[in-house]
Amino acid sequence: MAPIISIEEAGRHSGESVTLRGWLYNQRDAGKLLFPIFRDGTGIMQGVCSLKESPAAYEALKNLTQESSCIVTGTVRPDARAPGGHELHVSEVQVVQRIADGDPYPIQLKEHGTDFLLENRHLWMRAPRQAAILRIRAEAIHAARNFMDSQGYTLTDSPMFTPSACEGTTTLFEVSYIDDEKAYLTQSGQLYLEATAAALGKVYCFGPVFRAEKSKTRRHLTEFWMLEPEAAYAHLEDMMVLGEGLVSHMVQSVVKNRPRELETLSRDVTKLAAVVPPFPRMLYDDAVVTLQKNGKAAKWGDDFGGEDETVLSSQFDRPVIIHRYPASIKAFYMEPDPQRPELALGFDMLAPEGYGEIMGGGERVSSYDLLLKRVREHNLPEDAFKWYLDLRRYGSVPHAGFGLGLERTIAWICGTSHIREVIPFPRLLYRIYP
RNA sequence: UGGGGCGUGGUCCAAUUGGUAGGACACUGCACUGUUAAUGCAGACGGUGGAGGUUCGAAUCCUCCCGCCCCAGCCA
Repeated sequence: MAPIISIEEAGRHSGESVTLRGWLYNQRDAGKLLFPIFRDGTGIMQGVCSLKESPAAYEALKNLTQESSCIVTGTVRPDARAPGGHELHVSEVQVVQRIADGDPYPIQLKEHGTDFLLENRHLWMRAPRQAAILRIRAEAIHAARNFMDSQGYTLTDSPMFTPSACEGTTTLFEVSYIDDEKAYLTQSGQLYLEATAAALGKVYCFGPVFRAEKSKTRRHLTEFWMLEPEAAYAHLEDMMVLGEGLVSHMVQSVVKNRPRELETLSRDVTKLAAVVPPFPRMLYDDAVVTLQKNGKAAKWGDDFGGEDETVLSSQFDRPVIIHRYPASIKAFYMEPDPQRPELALGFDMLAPEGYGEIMGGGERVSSYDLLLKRVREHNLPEDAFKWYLDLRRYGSVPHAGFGLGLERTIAWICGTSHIREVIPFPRLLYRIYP
């Protein structure tokens, strides 16, 4: 019995007889010679099968339909003519399920439109490019968790169901919650993290969040994953350092551990290699001046638009951190800068190459009186925020945190033009199938 | 939610100024012992998003509806 191996490790079995379990990705033929290409989830590998040498396998493979599942055994041989450098000389084929002739696999090895691919996302993800993106996603998540753990942060997840808005302003998905009660899907775990930070010191949560905003851009999903650290006694500077450490660790882990996948995506790895700390930093004040110098109609007090972010980030070869925004354009829980109270001690991190904001955070208001004033100013329901205000009544401390948008970060790492490719099943405005 | 664009066989696209809706790919068969989204030949299937209107005649022009894409706003 030949050992069962994955295509990923086929190169280490040169000259040996092995068994692959997977699918027929594509097949070409030249007379009595077949060139089946197999796919097993770890990669694709070309096979060779001749009628003369393996008549039974030849007959099994001949006219086998694309994406039919099969188990094949053969000898791995190096061959410069084969994509990947090795090919499998097939001696035995077991067809697990043959796709019927009249009902072929819908995804061709040709160009397709966006709508068709999204409608067939459950099949589209089998394509090498899509599989590579999902592997990079897994690597980035793995790296992010490792990094946070290595920095002494404890994972304390926030609830998905919440009784009210975290920030009050953005649109929430409303769901019915037992009997007549209403609940909302969380748009951020931050408020709950502030509680767990007071309990455990340095914490983070990592999970999906939901935004019901009608945003139809290449940078938006209605369900996306966010990694949010929060630390007691931490200040703005601590979070900027943590943030650049996290992002660079994610990028460098992908560069180191997923080079083949980046190659599949034709990603310019030299651009990723440059992403090491420290990241450039810029005061909001200076960012406005920079925009004006570049002919943008920015004025102090405005938030930046997508094009503004591209202008700012394109000046650097790594993400840029913009900090100390006007308090008026930031969330109610942002701590004011004691030097200049009109500024918030917050920051955004903008990815290079026009990928926009991937991180936002800062120091939180620690004074009970100020927070209560802010809650009232923003017309937030005081009773729903009672527990949040409690954190300022019972041993309040300076604390800070941020949120990292996972998909935007991965879209940038992968160089994809749209965020929808970097999550297995994207939830978009007007699309929830499959 | 505003602005712009697009809806044609399973897929990707053509169709001059309103005049018989077509090609490629995919699928099936045949040929070929080194193919790289193979190629060549043959075959079968099958379509103008929907409803009205103008016209001798509409994929094409008009109205409404539906769907999708891009941009902006909002945000990560």
